[in-house]
Amino acid sequence: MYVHKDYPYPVNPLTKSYGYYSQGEMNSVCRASCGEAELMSLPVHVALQGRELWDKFNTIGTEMLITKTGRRMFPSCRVTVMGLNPKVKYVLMMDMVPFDNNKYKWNRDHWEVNGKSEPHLPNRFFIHPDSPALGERWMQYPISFHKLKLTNNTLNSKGLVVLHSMHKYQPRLHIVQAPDPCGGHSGGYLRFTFPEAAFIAVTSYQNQEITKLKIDNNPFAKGFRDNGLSRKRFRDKDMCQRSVSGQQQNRTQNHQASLLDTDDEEDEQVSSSVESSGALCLPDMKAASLPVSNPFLSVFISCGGAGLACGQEGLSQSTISHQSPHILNSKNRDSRRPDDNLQYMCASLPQAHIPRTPMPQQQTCHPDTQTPAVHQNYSAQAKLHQSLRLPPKLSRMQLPESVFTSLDSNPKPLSDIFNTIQARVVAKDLQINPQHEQMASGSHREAKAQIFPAVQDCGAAFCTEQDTGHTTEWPVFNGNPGQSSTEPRSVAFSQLGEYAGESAAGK
DNA sequence: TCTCCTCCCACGTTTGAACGGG
DNA sequence: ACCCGTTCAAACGTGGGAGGAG
Repeated sequence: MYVHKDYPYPVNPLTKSYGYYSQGEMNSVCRASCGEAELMSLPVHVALQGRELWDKFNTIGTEMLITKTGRRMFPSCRVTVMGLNPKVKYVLMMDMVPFDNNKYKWNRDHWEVNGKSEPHLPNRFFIHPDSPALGERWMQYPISFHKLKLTNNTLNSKGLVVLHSMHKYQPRLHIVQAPDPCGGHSGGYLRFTFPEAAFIAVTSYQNQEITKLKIDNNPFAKGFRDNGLSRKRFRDKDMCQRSVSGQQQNRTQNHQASLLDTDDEEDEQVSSSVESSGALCLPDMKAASLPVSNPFLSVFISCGGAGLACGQEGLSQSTISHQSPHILNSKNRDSRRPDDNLQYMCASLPQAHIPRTPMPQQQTCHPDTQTPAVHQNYSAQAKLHQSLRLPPKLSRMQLPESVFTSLDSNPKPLSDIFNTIQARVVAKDLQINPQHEQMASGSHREAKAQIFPAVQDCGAAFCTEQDTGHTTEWPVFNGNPGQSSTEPRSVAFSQLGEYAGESAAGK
């Protein structure tokens, strides 16, 4: 993990956006040497949407409720991705990583360190329901992870992300690329963290300012807004608070009012400044250059050449046009209300022109500070993406059905995703190459049956990274990554074993 | 006594089935 | 039979409060 060592660099002077580049990522030599994965050679840029809101929370100290049954995040993680290959499939997933090694406690009006953190729980990944999908789909609309749920229940089996209460975390986005059977690419793997989206997991809100901010911004909490004061318990509490701490509350409300006064501008600011805050490209070359150690890549590899053979019939691609994003969004723009004509421009920074001077995180970039070459490139990129007009909200009235179905579906356990992928791969493979049928145990049914043990077998080894003292477990194959696609894989995910069990049980 | 957690509540939003009209 | 729009109840998501555990 690399978060704290990242330097925020301006990315696009035209859109006043900026991104994070790790020092490792800056090493173009290293990067060039790892060119086996196409994803790693792309100027991928990820931007966190809703930056204004995140900043508001971050200023106060973001808290996220965790419950036994799972609680959604608010604000939820919503990102735009640029720079992917439009015709290559990717899996996007998100998890939470410790922000530091501390445990916190709320002391009257501020958070303070309360000893060392507890051992980090094995990562649970929330896979975007649309995965896998072509790059053009990921780049077409902001990618919402609003269905991601946080819990403190380590025994949950519903694909929730398990966290420790009173610990600080930050979201981490994973982009996993399917291998290219023609080019021999083994795929790639990128990770992006969002330090500005860091939060402290709590079982009940500690900071009242956070509570108010959430109530004022979360539509689900409308019942707790001002009109909610008519409710009895709110009336009582309100009366009590007014008599006890009127002055202090006024101060707080003034502060919050000043924050909320900007709400109306939020969407426009989001659109104009791109909220770029993701780490750009791969910072962790160790993980990236070892695709075999990547569980997701491993599964794709196990799919062999057929992995992309089924690319045109992805889980949710059927209704997505293969037109360029430019054309697609131009078309969408016409059907949108003028008020929604908000521009979301992302820039993919040419690696050769990455500035080397660290800049303050919140500093906006002035065009004059860029070299002409960089500026020129930005201009070209920005012009290319200038037509990316996206609605401030993913309205059902404005998006294709495929987007709705994917967003609406429940989070899928990792094993489900891979089993689905592999099942499709095998089915497709059998359809195209009937001779493979014999190799796959003679029947379609048996071929599919081979898939499930692949994720149930827990005999895999794990490589660990301990960059921050916490352990992230990465399953590794028990064999040669170059094995044929028909050979069952020993892919195991310790943190997902129960999911695999569910899949095998037909859930 | 304090901190943290769990459960339940009331309220608003979202979803999808049911229904009727064209 | 099919499509489309409307209605409405259930499910879901939300923070607050009471009360319990340590």
